Amino acid sequence: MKGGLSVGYVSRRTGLAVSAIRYYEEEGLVHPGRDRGNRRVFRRGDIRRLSFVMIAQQLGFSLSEIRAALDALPGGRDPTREDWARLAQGFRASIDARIAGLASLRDRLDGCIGCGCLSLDRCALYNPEDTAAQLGKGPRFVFGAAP
Amino acid sequence: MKGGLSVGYVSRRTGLAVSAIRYYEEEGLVHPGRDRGNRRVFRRGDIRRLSFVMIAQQLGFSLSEIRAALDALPGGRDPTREDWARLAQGFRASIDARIAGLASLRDRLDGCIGCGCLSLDRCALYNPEDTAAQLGKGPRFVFGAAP
DNA sequence: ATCCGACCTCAAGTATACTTGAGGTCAAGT
DNA sequence: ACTTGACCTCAAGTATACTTGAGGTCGGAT
Repeated sequence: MKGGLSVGYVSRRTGLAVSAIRYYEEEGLVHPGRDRGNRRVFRRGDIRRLSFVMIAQQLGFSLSEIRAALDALPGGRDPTREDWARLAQGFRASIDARIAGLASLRDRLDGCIGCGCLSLDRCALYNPEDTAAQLGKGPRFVFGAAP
Repeated sequence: MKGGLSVGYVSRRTGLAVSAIRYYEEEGLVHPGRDRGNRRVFRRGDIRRLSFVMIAQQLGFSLSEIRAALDALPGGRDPTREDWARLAQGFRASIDARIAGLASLRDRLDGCIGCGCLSLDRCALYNPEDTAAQLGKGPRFVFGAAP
């Protein structure tokens, strides 16, 4: 392929299955062009884009969260370092929030060693609703204020 | 209920839907008893157990990973603080690995601001060898040996 | 005694993130 | 010209993590 990269090549470079790459296109995570024979044509930057998808996903982000982050990158051309910098800035809050949540869980678990988990009404792990019930649905207190 | 907690009570305390709690039992994450009328009977410690499930899940751990962590807790009685301490110790490596992965992604993205992302063979996002080692999963030769 | 609400099971449905398979096209090498 | 391999679409299947619905049981209060 002269002007761009084939789906097979991108698959080999990223380790992603061809079917996965096609699925990511359907989900709006990559936007390859097409050649005269209707075959997908990727840019070099798409490999980095897909690498980012893989890493972020491995770290627990959903495809829609990742798509939201990738919206900082331009669609019509390979991203510059400024484009990636913008993505980094936008995504950084999500990453930091997740790190904080994990650190909080770790500390809570560590705290359980000494906190006397037998006192049920005090234990942070036991009492999520007091701190967090108002923050919305799902397990919430990890992301909110620390008790 | 005299000897224990009903599924409805546990649902209200945790914020989990009754159907979700039943599903978690099916998946081996909780092990309630039954009363004479075949109704589920939970222990007080099960609320903490389910809170842990909710938090860990929100942070990107799968139910099977969480089940593996929960295996450190005893099945036949309410866990003591030593039991939770054992879980904490076993799970801490997973948490730390995930934190490290997130921090690494964040730093890579930050690095992109100055790294000159246009040089593909230098970009950290394009070449995330060492991130992958920690994450361990997946086919991913981007993550493993250099492309 | 009867009624209601909370519980039960089991089957099927939903969303996410893909893979697999059938059936067909296209371009490059022999 | 012909064959091969890489590509295409579209439908259906899989695993995870649940929810929803139908139909039924049980126990405490009236």
